[in-house]
Amino acid sequence: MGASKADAFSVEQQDLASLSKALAHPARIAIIQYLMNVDSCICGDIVNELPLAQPTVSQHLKELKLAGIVKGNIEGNSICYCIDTDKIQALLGFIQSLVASKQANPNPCC
Amino acid sequence: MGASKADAFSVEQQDLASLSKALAHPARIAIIQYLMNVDSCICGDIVNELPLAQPTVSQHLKELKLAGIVKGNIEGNSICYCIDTDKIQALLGFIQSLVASKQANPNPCC
DNA sequence: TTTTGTTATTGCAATATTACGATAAATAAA
DNA sequence: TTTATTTATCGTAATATTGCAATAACAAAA
Repeated sequence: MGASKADAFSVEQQDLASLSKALAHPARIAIIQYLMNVDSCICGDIVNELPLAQPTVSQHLKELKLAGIVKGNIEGNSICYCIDTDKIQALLGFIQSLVASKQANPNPCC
Repeated sequence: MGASKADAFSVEQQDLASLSKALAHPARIAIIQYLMNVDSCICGDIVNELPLAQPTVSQHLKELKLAGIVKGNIEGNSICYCIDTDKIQALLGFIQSLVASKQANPNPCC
């Protein structure tokens, strides 16, 4: 045995975990930061920005797309990627409430 | 080949990815939510709350502790766990700036 | 000390992720 | 059509994560 008891948890918990997993690699953080910097959608220059081969970058982009953090549009024979903030709002809300709950109720022992 | 080109990225990118990875499992989300709900530190009732065996929960707690999202204090012969918000602020800031950058600069193509 | 209760660690099997060469798919340009 | 150019997919090797039984470690109670 040893994998995937994820179904034993709520959909919300699984969704938050999936969103976090999409951010859980430095390459994917780097892609997001790049898209934030150029603040207009840029295509496969992402490949040139990262110290990774093209198939690897494509795979990371696929994961970000699947998680709903990034969107892609066909533009001529290249593809224009940009940030999508719809899904990530849930994770933002979770972390905000985490920080807020701690400030409202500082624990007695820690 | 096939693993760990993480060193090729900045420390900031690695830190954000590590924090995200700590949240990237429904069991760890559930642990955090439980600690938020009881808003005072609770020990190993976490094990009773989760559909996982005690060693598995202990391992998840270890990861959360290592990431700095959870703190543990010895209390008699049990251990009192509670949320720590110091480290997670970086991730909160990142996601906030991500959402903000998009609102400030809606991309032309997506 | 012995026993009990609580948490951590070890060892290992099942599975998932990461990375990339090779190659496919698809559009643009010649 | 042929040739570039650009991105996605396949196949596979290396490594990491997940889960738990067994067991260790350690403090409290008897």
